[in-house]
Amino acid sequence: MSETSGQTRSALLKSSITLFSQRGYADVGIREIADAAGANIASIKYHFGSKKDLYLAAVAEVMGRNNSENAWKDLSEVPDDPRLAAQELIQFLRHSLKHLIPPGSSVESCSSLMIREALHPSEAFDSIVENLLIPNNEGLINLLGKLVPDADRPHLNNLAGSVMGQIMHIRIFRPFVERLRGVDLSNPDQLDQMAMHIAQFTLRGLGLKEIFIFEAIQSARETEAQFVQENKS
Amino acid sequence: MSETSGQTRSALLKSSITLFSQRGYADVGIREIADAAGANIASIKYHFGSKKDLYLAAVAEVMGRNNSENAWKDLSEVPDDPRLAAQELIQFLRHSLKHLIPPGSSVESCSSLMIREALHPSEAFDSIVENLLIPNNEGLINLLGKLVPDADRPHLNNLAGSVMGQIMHIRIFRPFVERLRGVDLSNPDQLDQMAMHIAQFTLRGLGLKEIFIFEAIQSARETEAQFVQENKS
DNA sequence: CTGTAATTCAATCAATCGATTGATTTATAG
DNA sequence: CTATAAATCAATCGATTGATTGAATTACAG
Repeated sequence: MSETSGQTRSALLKSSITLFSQRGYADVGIREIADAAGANIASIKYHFGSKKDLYLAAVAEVMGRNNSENAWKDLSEVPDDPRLAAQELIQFLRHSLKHLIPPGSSVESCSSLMIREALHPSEAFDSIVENLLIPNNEGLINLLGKLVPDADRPHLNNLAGSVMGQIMHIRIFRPFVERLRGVDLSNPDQLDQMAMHIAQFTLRGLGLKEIFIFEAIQSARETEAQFVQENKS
Repeated sequence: MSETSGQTRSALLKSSITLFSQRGYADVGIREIADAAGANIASIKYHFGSKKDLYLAAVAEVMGRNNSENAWKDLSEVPDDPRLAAQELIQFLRHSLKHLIPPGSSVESCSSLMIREALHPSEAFDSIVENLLIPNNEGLINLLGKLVPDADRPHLNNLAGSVMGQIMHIRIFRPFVERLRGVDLSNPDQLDQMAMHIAQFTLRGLGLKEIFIFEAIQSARETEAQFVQENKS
């Protein structure tokens, strides 16, 4: 039976996710991974077969189900009402940035591994597209379609790109953004402020009425206020 | 005298820029670089000292002056007239995407090296910030200030982030975007179409009047038509 | 031409890489 | 307990890494 605790296996996955995402495949040795996991070098071959197979398993782990509740908000079901859809968009933006707070978070690992695959695609490329990008892109298009009902598919794709670009820019270039603007992205308030800017910019970019945008943001701020208040109690 | 042709040195720089940007520092060996340059391994030590020093020299080369006329449009001087400033913004967007056409282009190298430094900063981080990011960010803020005169500095920084995010998203995630949307980013027409989408989205995001945006894009299309016509002759 | 500095070359260095072995320890079933 | 399988371990494999040597070659001034 292979029904043991699997401590070593999961520890190797965890340490490899952290190291691979931070420094890339080639820069991380299997001894370093094993040490960080408190395991023996040979355990990598035993549990995964090879360094490459460990990397593929790590990517699959990060891009898997865990992620839809972590790095990206699920947008498969979105209300038809534009007002509610706008709230959903704002929450999506907040959600996408909020998980940046702890350094070395799951979001950071996910984003970093994605970028590294975009820079130099490996065998993991397809699995990222299938399991993460397509579902999220479809969800975002579904959401944007509620806000811009007369937009066709190519235009919705462009709009989704503009939204994702603003998010990923902050996720990826965090060190540059912090240096360039003198902001602290580990500060929840500054992070939320940035999310609300993207919300306003995006709702305007979609071509929505100013009154609609004003009310949406106003409503979102109240929701955040409630959320903060609830967490304080 | 050190006033020789310097063929080997520049060949090493060129090959290392390509290889480092495509596959990262750790994944590229000095033998591979020397072979691609048609040089001996020891020539790296002779001309640069070490592999790391070669990398630093390569980054400095890419981020240098060459770049302001290549990867990024110079925005240090922008007309005050909003109409002209809008044209400048559209040309900036076009310029930022147009150089993506040839695979392995200078823009691709510049973007890739930037991202790798954002993912895992090295000694080259500061030089990128000083020589490339700060000047470009200042230029973009200068330009956006003409279009949104009442915006304060932090807001302009946020707006610049939204613009840069949309550009970098396409630059970085090119393989993902092509797969996800079924587009071909080596096609100049599709690339310009994408630039014009970002232009419209951005001008709307800035909160400008629809008539102003319509005229700006209309005018830009005519400019592009003239440009194409001139190149055909 | 000769002499000197600049440059390139093949060969080799110790260190580290991923992978693998066989022995050992641990867990589980009968 | 014993027996069998699962898991971990220290030790080592050949290959490759970046770095370095000293000889050979080239370029150029006098």
